[in-house]
Amino acid sequence: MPKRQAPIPLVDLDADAPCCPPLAQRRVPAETAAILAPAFKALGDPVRLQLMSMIASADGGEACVCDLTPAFDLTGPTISHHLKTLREAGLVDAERRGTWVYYRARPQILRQLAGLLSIEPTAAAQR
Amino acid sequence: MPKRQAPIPLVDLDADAPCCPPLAQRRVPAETAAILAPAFKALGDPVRLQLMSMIASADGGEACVCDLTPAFDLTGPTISHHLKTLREAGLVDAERRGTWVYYRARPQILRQLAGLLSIEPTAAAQR
DNA sequence: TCTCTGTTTAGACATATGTCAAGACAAGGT
DNA sequence: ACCTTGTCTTGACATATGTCTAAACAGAGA
Repeated sequence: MPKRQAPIPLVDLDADAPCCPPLAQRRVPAETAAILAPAFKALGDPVRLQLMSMIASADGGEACVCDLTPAFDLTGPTISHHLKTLREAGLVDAERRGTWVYYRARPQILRQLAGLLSIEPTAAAQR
Repeated sequence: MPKRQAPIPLVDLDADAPCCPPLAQRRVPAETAAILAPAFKALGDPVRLQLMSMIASADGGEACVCDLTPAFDLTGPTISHHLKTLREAGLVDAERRGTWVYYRARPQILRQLAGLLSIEPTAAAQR
């Protein structure tokens, strides 16, 4: 099978620069939407949004699962499941060091999502 | 799981100023997460992300359903359902003018979501 | 090696979600 | 009035999601 396609990702989640112009500036192509929507979806749960925030705002840039779990009224497996979702969406990285597992935010993709939503005052125009 | 409705929004989606500090700056409180997560969730579907973009980037700031529907390989009811989701998340407004219904983006909430995801270069710090 | 603690995986279950076909509603034109 | 066209609602369905318990896995210490 010739899988010669996708030599260059349509959206590079690791790029430092915004991947694409703001959503309000030009129509997001289907391919880009297919790649970025899962990231928004991952943030679309209150628990995960808080987890993301706790990780991203943590001292030293990383948070231990042992600090995250007790912050919620949920079981360990449930928190683990949410963390996996964030991982699979490319929003965080996990690393085990000894007994504990540490999660760390990936600022690049956050920047890209923020860029997509950004509205330049000029374009926001009317109202 | 209780799907509680908020009687009075703790976050004013109409405010022009960002509702809250960036997610990476301080931990998002549960109440804020409960209100903003649905907006991210609404953007978490590729079709809705494209719809949002088409509406927000449309000439004149608004888009007719009649222009949106044919852009997808989906039935009218399905597009209508997605638009309703965007409406309920506070991302767009709808207005009927004669035969056609026009959708318009709400830049305030987009700004707030972008602000929440924003990363100041200083805070992104260590990596 | 055994055990203890921290984390993830595997199932199971109820609910939510995305989609469609069929029908209802809205506005204009005949 | 009637029909036509555009949009939304309803009801149905398969699949996805959030949560749990039970079990597996990973290290650290005894």
